[in-house]
Formats: sequence, C-alpha cells, structure tokens
Amino acid sequence: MRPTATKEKILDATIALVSEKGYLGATTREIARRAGVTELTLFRHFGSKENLFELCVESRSFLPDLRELLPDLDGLPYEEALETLGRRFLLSLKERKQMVMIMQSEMARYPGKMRRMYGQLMDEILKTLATYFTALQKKGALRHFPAELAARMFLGMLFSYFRTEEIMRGTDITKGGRMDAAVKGVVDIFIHGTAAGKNGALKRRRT
Amino acid sequence: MRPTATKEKILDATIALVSEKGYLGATTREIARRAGVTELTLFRHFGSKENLFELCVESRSFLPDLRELLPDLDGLPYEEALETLGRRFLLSLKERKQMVMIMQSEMARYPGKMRRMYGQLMDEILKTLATYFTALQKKGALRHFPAELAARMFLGMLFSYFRTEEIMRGTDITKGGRMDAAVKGVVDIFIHGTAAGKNGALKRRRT
DNA sequence: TAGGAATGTAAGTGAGTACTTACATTATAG
DNA sequence: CTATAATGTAAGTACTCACTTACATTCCTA
Repeated sequence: MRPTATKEKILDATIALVSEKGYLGATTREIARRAGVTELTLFRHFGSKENLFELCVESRSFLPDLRELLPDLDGLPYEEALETLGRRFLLSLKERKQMVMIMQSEMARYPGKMRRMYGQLMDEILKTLATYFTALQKKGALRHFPAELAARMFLGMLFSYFRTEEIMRGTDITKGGRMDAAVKGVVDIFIHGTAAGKNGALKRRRT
Repeated sequence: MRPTATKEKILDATIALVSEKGYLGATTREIARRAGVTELTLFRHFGSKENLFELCVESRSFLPDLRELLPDLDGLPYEEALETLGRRFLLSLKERKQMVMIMQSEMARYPGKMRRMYGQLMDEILKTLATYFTALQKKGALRHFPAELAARMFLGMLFSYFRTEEIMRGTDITKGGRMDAAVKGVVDIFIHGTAAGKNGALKRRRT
C-alpha cells in the first residue's frame, strides 16, 4: 500500500504495454489491470494518460549509465576496447529494449520527446567515442578518417544488428554466444576493413 | 470518377497519414478528407480500415526494383561498386520513407506484416551482396570475413545513417552532397578499416 | 437520351475510450 | 484504538471511432 511502490508498478506496466501496443493501443484499463491496480488508482496517481506516459518516459530515460560505457577503455588495446564497448552497448540496448521500441514506434506522434531520448541514448556516447578515435589518430595508431562518422558507423552497425535480431526477429542475442561472435566480426571489419592487403596475401584470417 | 484513380488517392492518403500518426491515430475520416473523398466512398472501396491498410502495405511494398540494385556492379571496381550500391540503397530508402516509418512504428502491432516487409526490403539484397563478397573473396580480392555479417554491417550502417538523418533529425540527405560524403566515408572505412597499416604510416588519406 | 455505376449528403448505431463521482474498505502510524 | 491516507467497487459521462442505412446527385457510356 506504499504509494511509491504502486506508482512503480504502474510505470512498469505502462512501459511494457506501450512498447507492445503503442501509446494509443495501450488502454488505461489494461495498464491498470497489468499493474494489479484499479483504473481509478492510476488516475489518482497520474491524473491523465498523457501525464503518465510523460513521467514514464522521463523516469525510464537513458541517461544514467550510458556515459560510463567509455571510462576504462583507455588502458586496453584498440581491438579489445572496441569489443568491450560493443558488448556493453548491446547489453545496454537490451536492458532498455522496451524503451527503444517505444522510441521507434512513437517517433511520429511525439517527435520532441523521442528526439530527446534518442539524443540521450546516442549523442553523448557518440561524441566520446569520436574523441577516443581522434586521440588514437593523433598517436598514429589509427588512420585519418572522419572520427564522428566512424563513431556513428560503429554504433550504427551494432544498433542495426540489435534492431534486426532482437526487435524484428525476436531472437535473444545474449544466448549461444551470438552477441560475442557478432561483436568480434563487426570489430574485425571495422578495424581492418574488407579489402585484401596491398602486399599480396590476407592480413588476417579467422577460424 | 474513375474508380482506380479514387482508390489510388485513398491509398496515398492512407500511407501518408499512417506514417504520420500511426495506424490507430489515422482515422478513416481524416484519410478520406485528405484523399478528397467521402468517408463512405472509402468504405465502399475497401470495406474496412484493416483491409485498406493491408492493401496499402501490399501495393506499396518494397519488392519492385530493390533486387535490381545489384545488377551492373560486377564490372565496376570494388570501391566504386560499393559506393554506387550505397547511393542506390539510400535513395531507395528515401523513396519509401513513409513505408519505412510505418514499418518501424507498426512493428509492435503487425509483427507478421512488418516482418514480411522487412524481409522484402533487406533479405534479398543482403544475400545478393553476401554472394558478391564471397565471389570477390574467392578471387583473392577480399579478405576472409563472414560475408553475410559484412553485408549486414554495410547495409546496417547506411540504414542507421538514414534513420538518424531523415527520420530522427528530419534532414534531407540528398541536399548539399551530404549523402555522397557519407557514402564515401562509409565505404572507405568498410574497405580499409580504421587501424593504421602495419608497415608504418597510413595506407590512405582523404582530403 | 436513357441507364447504370460512382460518388455525395445526412443521420445514426454500437462499441470503446479517457476520465469522474460517490461511497465503502483496508492498512498503517500515532 | 483511532484517524488518515491509499485503495477498491460501481456506476456513469461525454466523446470519438469504425462502420451502416437511405436517398439524392453526377457523370460516362451505349
């Protein structure tokens, strides 16, 4: 009977149902039912469906720990750093899968809110990653490429992989080593490219 | 007063409105109004909203010319082929922007239909691209990497770029040479990777 | 010019929605 | 033990939506 616990249950039910059926498809009746609560209780706590959704988006937004994805990467070798980052990024997306789905499906209806969420999700980590690239470029460890575009490519590939597998196909990427294999493959191509080395043979082989 | 013309107008209005407001948000009243037609006419032609949406999805699906994206690439050098393919892919996405948006936002509500569309959009071109990679690998022109994953990476990066720019940020990628620059950058990294060459300096520079 | 098909006007039906009101019940804190 | 805050039950309001019915109008064709 603690109000905060009740609110939490309602917010959980909201994010789940909206990600399944969209904002208009998720009725207050069913949200309340799934939260194990009366519809009236929902309105007593949040006043309106619109307000409930706003609070839901804000309380479940992406800020918290995404900016902590890049901290201890400086010590690692390049390839290992990218693999670690890639895995963390995918796991972070998976944890917020419902919000990612809401973001995609409600983009048309709430452009402002969703753009803000997208910014929180991607922009900061993007800039940090670009800075990381630039630093390595200055050391001569990396070629000269547009760092920001490369960061977008790297995260974009992983995001696209996540979308295809988790959202479109409904497979669990954490099972059966799928994710690790995908991350390794992505990082390998991202680092070494696809063209055969100029000096004759292949630069590298995989099993 | 030709029925086919009326149907077309209604289908156009449907795809536009649904991509703006989602399936539930697009009312038959407004669809009819935007088509310059009475609501009754809409129902006389399509019977139900659900049926209208189905026909809309089917008539506007992706099949037509996407499989013709890969035809004349065999003669071109690798880099040029990828750039051409990338540009065509982005332009094709842009032509079908409304359907892409519908596909994303109605994924939760119509998984079957949207998965089918997604398959039509991506799978075939994906496999063809993977085959292209495999052929070049056999010739020794490319390294040994998982061809299918690489194809997904390449298209995924471009798709992600499209999503960010056209859908999230609302910018027109065809203006100001944005698209060409992005494709060149993507292709460059995809081909050559980001690591500096083992033999000392950079393998390649850009202006 | 007559006839039939496509469309329009107007009014309405039934179901579902967000949200409300009035009152009863429970649980916890002082 | 009592007062208060949180929740429940039940009924209902005002609205919108997909969809229908009955009848009038327009336009192309034969």
